[in-house]
Amino acid sequence: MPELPEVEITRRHLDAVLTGRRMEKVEVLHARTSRHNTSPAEVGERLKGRQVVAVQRHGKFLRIPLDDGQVVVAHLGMSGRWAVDADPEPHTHFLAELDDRTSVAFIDPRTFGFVAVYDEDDLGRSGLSRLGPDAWETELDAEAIHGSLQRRTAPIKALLLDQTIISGLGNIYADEVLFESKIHPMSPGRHLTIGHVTDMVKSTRQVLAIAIENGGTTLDDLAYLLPDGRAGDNLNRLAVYGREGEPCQECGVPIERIVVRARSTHFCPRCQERP
DNA sequence: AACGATCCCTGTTGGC
DNA sequence: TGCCAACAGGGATCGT
Repeated sequence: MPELPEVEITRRHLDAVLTGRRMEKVEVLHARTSRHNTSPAEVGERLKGRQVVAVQRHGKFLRIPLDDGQVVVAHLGMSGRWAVDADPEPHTHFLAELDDRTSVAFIDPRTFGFVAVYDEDDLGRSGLSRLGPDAWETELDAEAIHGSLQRRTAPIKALLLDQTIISGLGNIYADEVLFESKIHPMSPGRHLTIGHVTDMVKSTRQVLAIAIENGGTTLDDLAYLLPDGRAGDNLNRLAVYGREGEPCQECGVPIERIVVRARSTHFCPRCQERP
């Protein structure tokens, strides 16, 4: 499922295709896709004729400022992907034709994703305003994160998925980060030392860098694809996610799977210290 | 304030 | 073999 690396790769492709281009025609084809603040027809109206200034990313959100001050905010949800000049296919919920005859489509079978448009001074109503520091663009401040975990009793796995603390990690990379930093997913946030958090910050950097280098993670059952249609190649680089019962690459003990906050969680019971 | 549960949705999987 | 319930999960929302 798309997390920060997949969204960053998508951003780079969209930036190359969209920035500087004018949208000649925009269609929103599914009611939920624009559900945040506007009807499908209104999104089409508001975007028609607008020029794209940039394609930015914060956490798993895409932020696309336009020449008239409006901002497109988009999220891939769990099954969303963008495709450039693709043949028509099912679940295409957003379609833009550009002034250079390129077409850009948003395809999202499970409709957890969206493409919304906000006025500049209204962005506070978008999910963007609630996000903590980006796990990739900013150099994460271990002391600050340690501080924000001081009063938290929830398991660190759940806290890593909380986008207001750090933004960009999802279920796959949160497990990978905790494995790399040898922290048990059930550890209460306030039990982590500054040393733990420093390791976690380093591991985050490393896990995300490898994932981006490898074009992101494409799971068998969820066809995340790059905007050029290729599959990501990071699946075999994952140390724990989806590897229940397989030997840990560090110590050989079988990887375990538990459920934390209704999310499957994979870890090595020997390498990752119990809380 | 923080935590955990629930809901949204559909392609795929697994059990009978 | 075929059917159908269970499962997957990011983020918003709600009750405690």
